[in-house]
Amino acid sequence: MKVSDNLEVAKNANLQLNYYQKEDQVLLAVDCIIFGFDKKDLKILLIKRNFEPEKGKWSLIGGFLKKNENLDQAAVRVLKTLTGLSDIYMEQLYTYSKVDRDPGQRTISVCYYALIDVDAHNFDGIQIDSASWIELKNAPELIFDHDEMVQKAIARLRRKAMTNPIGFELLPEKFTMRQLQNLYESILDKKLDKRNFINKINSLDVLVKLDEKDMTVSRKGAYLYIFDKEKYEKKVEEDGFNFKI
Amino acid sequence: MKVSDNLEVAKNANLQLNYYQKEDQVLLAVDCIIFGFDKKDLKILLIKRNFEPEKGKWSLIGGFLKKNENLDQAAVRVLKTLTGLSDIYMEQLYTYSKVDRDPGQRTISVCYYALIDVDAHNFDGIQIDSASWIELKNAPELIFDHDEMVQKAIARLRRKAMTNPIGFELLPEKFTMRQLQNLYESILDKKLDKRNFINKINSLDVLVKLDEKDMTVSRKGAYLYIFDKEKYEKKVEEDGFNFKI
DNA sequence: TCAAAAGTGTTCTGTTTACACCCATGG
DNA sequence: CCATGGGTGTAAACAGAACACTTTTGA
Repeated sequence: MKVSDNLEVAKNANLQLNYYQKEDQVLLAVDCIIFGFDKKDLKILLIKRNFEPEKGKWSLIGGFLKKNENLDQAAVRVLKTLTGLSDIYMEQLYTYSKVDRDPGQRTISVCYYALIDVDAHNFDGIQIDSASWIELKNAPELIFDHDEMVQKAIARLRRKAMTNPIGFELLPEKFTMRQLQNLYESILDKKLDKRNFINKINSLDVLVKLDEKDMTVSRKGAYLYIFDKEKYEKKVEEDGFNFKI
Repeated sequence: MKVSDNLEVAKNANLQLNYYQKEDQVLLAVDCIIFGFDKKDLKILLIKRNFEPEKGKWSLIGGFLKKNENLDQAAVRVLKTLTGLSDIYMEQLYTYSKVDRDPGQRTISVCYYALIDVDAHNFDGIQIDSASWIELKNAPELIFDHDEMVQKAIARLRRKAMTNPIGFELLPEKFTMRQLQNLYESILDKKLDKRNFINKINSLDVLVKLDEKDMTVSRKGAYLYIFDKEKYEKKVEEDGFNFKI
């Protein structure tokens, strides 16, 4: 690697602070895939456009990054503004940048996904009409590259839920083993063996079985469990424990 | 979810194409973590700033997104411009957006990582001085949030190399089992058992053993192998094969 | 009394780990 | 002839998959 003085000058210029002024600026959007789990089905929150163009088409919720906030904050703000929800699990997914992805203007979209316990949150205060929870299996075609985003989010959720206890974000605080299994069956889109699943979960040793039953589904009733986050974190910290379903 | 007419109006405005004009625009940088494997060591390509501010500090290579290209193209262009390399495995990693991450100007950075076979590429034509391959273990502190980027890239490389045949991107076309094992030991930063490793690799059945030996390391010589990409892709396609080390 | 969901263990199979010696060759 | 790295197999432990019956209780 040889020193080349003229290239050196160019490179220096490229890294001078005021050089940035000459560069193109772009709009940065934030789009959110909001997953919810409702008893048996994995759903996503979509809005229906009732104006042109793309009138009648479905879309993810989104907004634009502001100068004084970072992307995580923008994603939280978008979610809060449009649904009233806060304190929700969110994770950055991927950044989409096809030149013509948005016909209106060159827009780059940083995509996030969120996990919500549908039951635990009061959607009376929802800030947006024409928003609906749609079963993932029945999801309509979405505008722009939003379908691609959803596909990637599903893949990420699948992988992540198998190796991290993020699934509990989609469940009520207290849940039955059957609900947990239903959740994983929805996420993975396949049936699991009841006994193997329960044995597996119990072997992880991060749930607390309560002296309380959910009587709403069966006559016998099913014991409720809670996820013991402290215990989980302690195990990770102390023993390098790996959550793995 | 109730219809609320005034909110409806606000939302419509938010989605009108010309509304975008009112939104803040930002600079989008692309930074690249370039991994190379050199016989036994995993390295990254860094440049040393020899001007203020942060003079003498090390940095990733980077550039800015232009209006007429997408991020993948920008990453390829940055790599090509600064190193002369093309046709390199690259993957988008994460987007960094702390408000003050770059003291010069509000800049969002979309981070990519690249995998290079150091030997196979001629670095005489490298377009940048003060660039060096640095062993990962000895890597210096980097500017801005570049250390965080590198940490995330390593984690991604580890995970991905265990479940996808991307490791071969870091090796010459023909390689010995020992080289492959050295590579994985570098990536995972731990020793592996020789027999178990070879048995595992052979059970995957995606390598072709050549009638050719590498005589440069031992007196006996070691057989060379190549990765059979077509066979791998066929197995994935037809049998849902999972590469898993 | 029966329908519907809850709860519970064992066997089998495949995968992962641990482990040690001979081979080929150039110097 | 010996130092150096190359090449090979088996047994034990563990994890994952397959599989069916009994319990509870409200209607």
